[in-house]
Amino acid sequence: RYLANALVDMYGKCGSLEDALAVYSTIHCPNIFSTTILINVYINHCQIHNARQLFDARPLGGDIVLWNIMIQAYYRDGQMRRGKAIFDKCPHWDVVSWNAMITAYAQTGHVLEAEELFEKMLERDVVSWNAIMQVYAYDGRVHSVRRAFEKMPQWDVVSWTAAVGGHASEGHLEEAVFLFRKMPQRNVVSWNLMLDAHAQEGHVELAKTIFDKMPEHDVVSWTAMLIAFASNGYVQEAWSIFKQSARRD
RNA sequence: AUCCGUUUAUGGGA
Repeated sequence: RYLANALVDMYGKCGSLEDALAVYSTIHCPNIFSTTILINVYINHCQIHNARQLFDARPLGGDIVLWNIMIQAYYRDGQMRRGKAIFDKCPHWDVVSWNAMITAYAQTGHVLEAEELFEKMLERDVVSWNAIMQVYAYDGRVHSVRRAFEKMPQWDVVSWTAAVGGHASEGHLEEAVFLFRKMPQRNVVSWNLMLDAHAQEGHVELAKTIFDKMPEHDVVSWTAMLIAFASNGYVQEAWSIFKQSARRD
């Protein structure tokens, strides 16, 4: 069953709802993990209705993860009111429930509500802080981003990247670079961000320098570099990036 | 010792 669960998950993530369902149906006594995974698969295939049916049929006292998933499902589908209703009906909340709700508000532009929730939280984890930084960034409030970043008790690479991004997107490139240099570790996302931040400011050559320096490239790096060249009239260079990226596969 | 599921960061497009 352990293995079957993983299979359902895998098929779901590879985009094959049918295969996921086929495997699920062979599980004789699906446990809470099986159900959770399948609900998630439905949601990722935009089948909220089916997800909801499974949710409603959940075993008694079905755990908080199921609730959290439904919150997320509704807001992603633009049904904030239903999402909030689920949140309000939760038997109890864990930090993920709060974080999910904050993010839901943030991504639908309900900045005030997001902040309120954040203030109400008793136990915040690094994700809560990262999420609220994102809220401020979305709202264009660099100083709030900065304050939150300095106030939070712990940082991970997402926190750092969000802080860099919060500065960069408001045109504070120097500060963004400063933070980027101070990062204890960087991943491809942080590099991509730096690359694009320079490109956005029209510093295409610098962007290329960053591109060359980064330890690995993904499809975002290639696309960002390509667009940077192309939209600034560097036709040759754009073409060259394109060819290189094609060859890479 | 962590170790099956849910929340947060980067580009383009639709």
